[in-house]
Amino acid sequence: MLTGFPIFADLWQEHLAKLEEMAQEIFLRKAAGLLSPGDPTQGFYVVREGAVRVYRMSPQGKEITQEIASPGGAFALASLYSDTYHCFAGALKDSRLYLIKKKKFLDLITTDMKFAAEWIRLLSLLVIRLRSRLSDLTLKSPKARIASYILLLAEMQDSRSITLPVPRKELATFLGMTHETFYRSTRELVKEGLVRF
Amino acid sequence: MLTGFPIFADLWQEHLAKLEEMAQEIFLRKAAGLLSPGDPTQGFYVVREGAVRVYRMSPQGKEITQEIASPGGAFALASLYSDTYHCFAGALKDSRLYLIKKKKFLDLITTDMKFAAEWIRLLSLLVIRLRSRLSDLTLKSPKARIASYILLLAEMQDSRSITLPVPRKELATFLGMTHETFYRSTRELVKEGLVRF
DNA sequence: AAAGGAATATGATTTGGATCATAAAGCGGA
DNA sequence: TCCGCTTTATGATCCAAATCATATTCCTTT
Repeated sequence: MLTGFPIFADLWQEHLAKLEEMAQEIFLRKAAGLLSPGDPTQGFYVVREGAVRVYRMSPQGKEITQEIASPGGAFALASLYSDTYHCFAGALKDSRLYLIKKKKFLDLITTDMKFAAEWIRLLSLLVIRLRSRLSDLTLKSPKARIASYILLLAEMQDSRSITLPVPRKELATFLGMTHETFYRSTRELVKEGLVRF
Repeated sequence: MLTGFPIFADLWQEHLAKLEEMAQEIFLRKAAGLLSPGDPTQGFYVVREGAVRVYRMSPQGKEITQEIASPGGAFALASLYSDTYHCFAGALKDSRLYLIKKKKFLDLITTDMKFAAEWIRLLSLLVIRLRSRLSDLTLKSPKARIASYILLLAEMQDSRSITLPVPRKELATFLGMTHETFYRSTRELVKEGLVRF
């Protein structure tokens, strides 16, 4: 369902060190832009502090949030095989990032067997998540999408009480609906006694 | 936008041989089922002849086609890191497939450097395609989705006249709409003189 | 060649969610 | 602390696409 939340954090504790060696540190102020579609790709990013939102925009200005990367999360993973970025990315808070340079990283995966295997695993899981998001989007109602998203978060933070990683408004576009619909649907869930805020 | 059409065909000509060695051949009659959600994963599949449709279904019976694999195409790629399949899969025509067994394949990618690198590339491109499909789904109108899908097909078959890989009805659910909407929208495209059948 | 079923095609009706509008509540900065 | 912007919150209206209903055409099978 979601991309780039704490999930990555678990995956590569042991590989992070290697990445850090080849990383370039980047600081962003809150609300600063980082990427725009068409920019030539330099590599992918890992969030160390703060939060970054990756999103696309239609010509009419409608947005969809592709992912929200919190500390430990990565984004623009697939940029390694594309000449330009396809999305916008901007900081939601003051943030510290690592930029993992394309060339160096490609060297790493063609050199370090174990790392390559881990990377394959990571991409495979990403594909699975994208696929379910895709089907949720057409198969489930907005309300159901919110519900299962909350359940997922609860599972990931393994607790019955969760902390939303971003303002509700952004979540709406991540789940493919307007913020009005999001507020309304959550209210219904509250009415039904399924959640509380 | 699309998954599992001839795209794969280009990618691994040279690796196909290796895969064939570890493949188990499977024959399917038209309309025969192959996978259901919950089935334990055995590995992923490559289509040699025929065509296979991979789809999900909501409890209410609404369907979304995840991919349509033609000869040279593969599906259930990410199954390697999941215990069970998440989708249905069934043959659209009499088909001949290879099943690439999970374990053997994992051995291969942890042994053959070049292959691992190629596999990473392949998964990365898949991620990119899934991402654009995701944003198209919420950002574009049904008509626009059809239009850009046709353009994509034309590009892939590099010709101004294309052959639809499946009955129109199936395409509709791939593009996230009902078949009625699909017929209506294509008619408009025809009226506007943009396409012909 | 006839029959039966699936795909194609369109019209009529309904509806869920988008859009538009407005306001209260929160919150950061001066 | 006060001001102004952003987020949260809801009501009213609208509309595109889903749903429902029927034909017609095209295969496939016997």
